[in-house]
Amino acid sequence: MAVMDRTEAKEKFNTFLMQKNLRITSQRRAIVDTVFGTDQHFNAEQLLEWARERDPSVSRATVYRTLPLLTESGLVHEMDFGKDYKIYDPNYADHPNHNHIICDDCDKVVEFESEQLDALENEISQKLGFKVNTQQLRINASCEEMKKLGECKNKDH
Amino acid sequence: MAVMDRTEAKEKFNTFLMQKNLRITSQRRAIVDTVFGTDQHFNAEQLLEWARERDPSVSRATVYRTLPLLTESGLVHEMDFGKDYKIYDPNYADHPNHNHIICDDCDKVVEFESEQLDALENEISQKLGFKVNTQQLRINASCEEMKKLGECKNKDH
DNA sequence: TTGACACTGAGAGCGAGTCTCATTAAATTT
DNA sequence: AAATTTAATGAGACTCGCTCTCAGTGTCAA
Repeated sequence: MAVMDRTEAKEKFNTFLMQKNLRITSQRRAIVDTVFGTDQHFNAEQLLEWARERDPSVSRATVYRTLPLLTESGLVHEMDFGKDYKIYDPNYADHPNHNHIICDDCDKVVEFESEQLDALENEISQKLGFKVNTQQLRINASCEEMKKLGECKNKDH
Repeated sequence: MAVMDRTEAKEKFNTFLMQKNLRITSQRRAIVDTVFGTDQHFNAEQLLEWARERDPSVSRATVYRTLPLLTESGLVHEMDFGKDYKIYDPNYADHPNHNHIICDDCDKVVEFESEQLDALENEISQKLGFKVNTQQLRINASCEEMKKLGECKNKDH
């Protein structure tokens, strides 16, 4: 899976900040380094914790202020699945249209993409008189059964 | 669109309560009458307001306590789209698998069903080693463009 | 009718996220 | 390098949806 170079992502973000006349502060650097130093999904509180390991002066407010900038820049994707499920995805620039399966057994989040699915969504929306802006498919599923059968294909489970 | 008889839904809910050794109180009656007296989606706060029109003694706590019973009974569906978008659907018993298009222009929520979509989701999940429990597709779309072209097929827009 | 106990409302509490404000520090100008 | 401008900061008050607590109430089975 080709992943955008982390340095490249950071540079893009710095460019984004400059274009908007915003400043590159040490706290923002700590946050951005954290975000592009992981492949994993995270939520705001986790990001705060991780960023504080790099720079203990990072405050909750700054994390919450920086997150919208990261999503606005298009480098990070926010997924708001409701209670306990607002998570951020640092791999967005590479995979803008992915969907999520959340495992009810082990809470893991697995991503997938499907052109077929995208096409179908577009087709249905058009028929109903809409033009798709964004879409968000969440599947709650269980891998337990597959595990029992020794058929679970997700190594991480 | 065939809709389950409201009286039938209420009876089913009463049966559900009895099976769980729960009581049919006047406040619950007001809430349930409200829920099955509308076709529309609603959120907790709206339900509180509407139910109080029938019985002003209904409290916020009771609404929040009754809502999980309604969803647990399978008669109402909860959709948690995150901030400002936790809504309940009283038509669930009739259409368990429907998806939602939220219009970015006019905030309307339009439902649709698609066997093709369900099949595709099942197929993909299975390939990834999961068995689908529930799914939730939300499409944010815009009808503005269609409206401009006089092509919007949604009378309500 | 009574007794057991589920249910109630009021309001305190909780947690995620936002806002305020006095202070600090980038970036630009000199 | 100092001065200037103004964005950004942390601390903590605040908001909002929702949950919990608790003493009193109402349902329903016996």
